[in-house]
Amino acid sequence: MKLMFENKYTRDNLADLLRGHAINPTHQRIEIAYAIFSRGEHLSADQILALVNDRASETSKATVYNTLNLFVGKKLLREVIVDPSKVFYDPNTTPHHHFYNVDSGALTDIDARDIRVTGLPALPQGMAAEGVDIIVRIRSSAA
Amino acid sequence: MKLMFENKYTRDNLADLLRGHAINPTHQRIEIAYAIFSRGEHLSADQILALVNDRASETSKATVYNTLNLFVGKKLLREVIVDPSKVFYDPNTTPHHHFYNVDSGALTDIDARDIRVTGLPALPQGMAAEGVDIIVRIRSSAA
DNA sequence: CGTGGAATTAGACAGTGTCCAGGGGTTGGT
DNA sequence: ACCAACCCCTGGACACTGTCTAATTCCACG
Repeated sequence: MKLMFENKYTRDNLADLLRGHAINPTHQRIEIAYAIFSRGEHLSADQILALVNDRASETSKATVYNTLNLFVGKKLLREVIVDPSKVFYDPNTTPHHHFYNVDSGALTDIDARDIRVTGLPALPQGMAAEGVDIIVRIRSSAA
Repeated sequence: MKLMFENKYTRDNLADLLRGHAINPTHQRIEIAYAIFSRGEHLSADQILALVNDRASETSKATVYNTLNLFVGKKLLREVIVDPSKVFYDPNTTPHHHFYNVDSGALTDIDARDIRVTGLPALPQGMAAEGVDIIVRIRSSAA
């Protein structure tokens, strides 16, 4: 089911997207947004750094980290914490969960629409839930 | 509801516990096991390192990391991955989930007995589930 | 055009975890 | 008693992720 308009993530569209989230759209930020949104995959900071600097642009490590944290704060991206050594950034901000392939590190979405969790205890006094993450760790069943 | 026998985790008992999991009980391993089992809390590697070296014993960082990984492999401990910067080790290996206080970093158990998750899709071909982790991220509701 | 605040940069830095080469200690064989 | 093989432990170097800082560059606005 291909998109009718191939170039959903043009630089212009991305600039609008950033503005819509109260983010000043600079060159670097647009490049970073392009890197992750055009793929729609879960990427780590260093993967994004590599992608952005692949052609030439030359964006510094600090900017990539700053920008990703900015995007997370502005709800443009979500952090996914499944790997002890690095954070993944998820361009899908709709409610969903993840399969995590322990062997390959591959991360796959699980739509949250049909999921129901029952039996959760009440939250501790004075606490509010920020979110519920469900991670199904999987591995090749070929023992 | 205090334990009737105060000293559940004597060095002797711990040595037996380790042997029961096919682990050669050395001094260092027993000290490390004592540190985490006697507290029953979720601790990070550096907290355990500090605890073990508090009195004197002098256990090296490498040994603490090696031992914790060994214990995880032997199902004596479980890794809990909720904080992007460090792994927590959980002496409770029964099925359960976690509240994670985003502000304080505090980790609290949720018994899995009453929890039901429905609507999970089938696993990808040839994959077996290793486990399902549910993390409820909470924060003080005082905005 | 200038000017000021925001954004970016290179590199130093901090923390977590792994690796490696060397040294002990224990066990079993002779 | 000796030796050898083996496992374990150690300190330190190392790799990696992520943050910080001070200096520079960019850009929008007057």
